[in-house]
Amino acid sequence: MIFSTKSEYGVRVMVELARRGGAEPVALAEIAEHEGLPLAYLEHLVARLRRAGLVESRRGAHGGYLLAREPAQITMAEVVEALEGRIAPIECFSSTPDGTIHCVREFDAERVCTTKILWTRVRAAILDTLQETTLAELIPTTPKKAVAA
Amino acid sequence: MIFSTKSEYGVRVMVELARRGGAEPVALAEIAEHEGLPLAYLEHLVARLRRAGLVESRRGAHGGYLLAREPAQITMAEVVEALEGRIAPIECFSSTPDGTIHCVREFDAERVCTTKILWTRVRAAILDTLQETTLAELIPTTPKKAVAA
DNA sequence: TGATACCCTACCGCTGAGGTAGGCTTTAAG
DNA sequence: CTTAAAGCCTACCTCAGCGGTAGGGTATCA
Repeated sequence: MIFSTKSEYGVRVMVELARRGGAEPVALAEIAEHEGLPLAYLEHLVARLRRAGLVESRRGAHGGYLLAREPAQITMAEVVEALEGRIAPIECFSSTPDGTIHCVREFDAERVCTTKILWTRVRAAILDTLQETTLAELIPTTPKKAVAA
Repeated sequence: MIFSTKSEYGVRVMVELARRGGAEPVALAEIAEHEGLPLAYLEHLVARLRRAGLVESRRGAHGGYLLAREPAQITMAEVVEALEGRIAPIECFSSTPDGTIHCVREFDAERVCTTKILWTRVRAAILDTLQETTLAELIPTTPKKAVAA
């Protein structure tokens, strides 16, 4: 599997928060029950989302979580990166902050790593898709049927 | 990391085989040394490639491996799938042989899994990229410099 | 002054990745 | 016809991280 359940669960939490409108904080226990997922585990994931600035929390009674922004302003790239860490197709593939891609196995300038072409394309394809898809698109419009991809 | 070193190493082996022209079988030990990778481990990987019909083997002295097809006829989707198994973005996401995509968490028809939209897109993006890229594109054209992505 | 809910740290079993080891079989060459 | 070179096969090992649990601490509302 390419992404772990961290992404799967985390995206579900975000969708649930978006679905509730955002007027009042939603308790995580409520989401856990609704989705049939373990609360204690969700707490870890939502902590990552909070640290990434994607959700805000209200402590105490009647507390819970809220989206930090409008659903249309939250891309899946942000969500998945917050949950999984930096997105790279393979180990040897570290893209430095300035955007240049560096291959661990490129010993000298003479022998350029040709497989880099492949992984660069794959990475771009994944990242583009995640960036193009916003949380707003994943909110169930009617209770009966969701939009097809 | 999205793909394991199985893909990384396996693609490298394929590229090396393609680079040698395919006239004579290439010993795996030669590739292992050239790429600085453990031979015993590569044997496992190349076994998968062989079972998938992507390479052929010649046993005995002066034996080795050959591409089963022209580099232009081998897509990276085949290579990566042979090495990693079926490509799916997340656990709950099994596409049946007939192409329809099934979500484990879709309990009833009423509550369609909205996150499926996202994972369907991601899967398509990855698969398309892997299918569009052939082995022929990854062969270093000149010993000095490779083509940019 | 509870009850509610977020928050933090620690722990734990298991799987698969990445790799090693060793012996077997096939084949070309001398 | 022997020997060396290669592929082939099974078994095993270690370790990180995934998925999850536990338990206590802290802020907040009624």
